[in-house]
Amino acid sequence: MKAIEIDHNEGRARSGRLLTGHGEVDTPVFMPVGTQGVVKAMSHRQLTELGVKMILANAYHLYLRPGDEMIKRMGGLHKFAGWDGGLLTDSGGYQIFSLGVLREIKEDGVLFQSHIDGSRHFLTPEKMVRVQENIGADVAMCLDECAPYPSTFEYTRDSVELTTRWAKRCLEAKTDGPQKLFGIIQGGFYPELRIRSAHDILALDFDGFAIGGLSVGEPKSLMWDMVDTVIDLMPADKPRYMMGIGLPEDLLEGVKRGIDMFDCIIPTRFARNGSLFTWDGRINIKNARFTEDKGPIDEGCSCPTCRTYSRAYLRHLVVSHELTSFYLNTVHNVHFYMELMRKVRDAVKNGTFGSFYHDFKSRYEGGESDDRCSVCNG
RNA sequence: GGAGAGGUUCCCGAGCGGCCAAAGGGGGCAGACUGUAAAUCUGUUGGCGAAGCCUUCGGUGGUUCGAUCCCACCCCUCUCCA
Repeated sequence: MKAIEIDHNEGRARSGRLLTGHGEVDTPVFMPVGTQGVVKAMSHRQLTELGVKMILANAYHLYLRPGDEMIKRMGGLHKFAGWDGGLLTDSGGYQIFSLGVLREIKEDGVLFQSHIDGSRHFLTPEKMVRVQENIGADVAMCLDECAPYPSTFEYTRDSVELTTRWAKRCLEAKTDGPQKLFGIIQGGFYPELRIRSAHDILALDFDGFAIGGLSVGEPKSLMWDMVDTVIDLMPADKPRYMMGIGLPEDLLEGVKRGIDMFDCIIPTRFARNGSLFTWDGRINIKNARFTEDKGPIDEGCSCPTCRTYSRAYLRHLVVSHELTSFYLNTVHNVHFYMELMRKVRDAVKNGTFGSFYHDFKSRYEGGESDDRCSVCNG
């Protein structure tokens, strides 16, 4: 069964529908990250009301706690968590990167030391496919190695080859079922290796393909060079997923290049850390200049937070370490991302993505976001 | 009235002759965050400046080459006893 239907194209940009076991998801889509089976500070109901159709969870984290077998006995993560929407799980490949000191990469898999209790676990491609099947994700990801930046050519080459061998094993380990499995193109920041990885991974019969190993500390221009290097090699009739990206401007850049799916911790973590998105740029609600700002985070925003609360009050909640600030700020940032993607999809459908892209960027990057302050305080 | 303890940079609190513009918290200010070990992390927090200089550890005197640190007196807190 196909994983995506593409309805419109504008240049490389495209819009359509991702077909999951839990409904169709309009693309390009942004998936908020819910590592532990929950988008931090959110309820599923709130997510749904904000228009979130698909979230990402993490197989490595859920395997450690509460355990994938336990989740399976509870009827799968959808039932266990009460989430009815799309669910994609990352395999733990990113944790190979982010939990570097606690692991050892071998041919067969990765030896991990739990960050929770120090216990040792050997994670293989086959095992992580099984874990994701137990979790019941609509889309599972292959176990891959996300190499750090910078890495030598030799290291990256070996890493790419390992990722390819693992990808084959993942495919073989997959059982029949509705779950879709995506392969991941790696290759660090060597175009030659990106092309080789694309060639090898795209030759395998995955339901969709991801570009991984990006935004690991490299200059932004290098990241887009890598996307440009492989994007035209990717089949048009399968989903293209840019893993772990990104900032609002990154989403536009990705869509422009033909990406269908994104995920990132940015809207949620930034919200918890006081960074809030507006159409005129990002603000840090902790800044002193918002102390008596009676306006909403963003004048044009229709989210529940902006409809009710002032910047001054939201700042007070953050400064006072009130838990509700996590919720209110996350609602706003997730809403911003959902609105952004909705506008992006509409623009692609209408053939106006090009102008939307420029209008957004000039306002978002050029606008002085606290113009409003003088009005509020004046 | 008697006996103790103490007054340190925005706050709490170390320091007890030079390495002290003064540890460590807190608070303040700013920044970071890209398949979440993140309710996290980093920088900064007397003044002017490049080195450096100036003002600062309750007050006033003193000892000393040199005092936040030692001595004398004074002011103010707190505890206990009358």
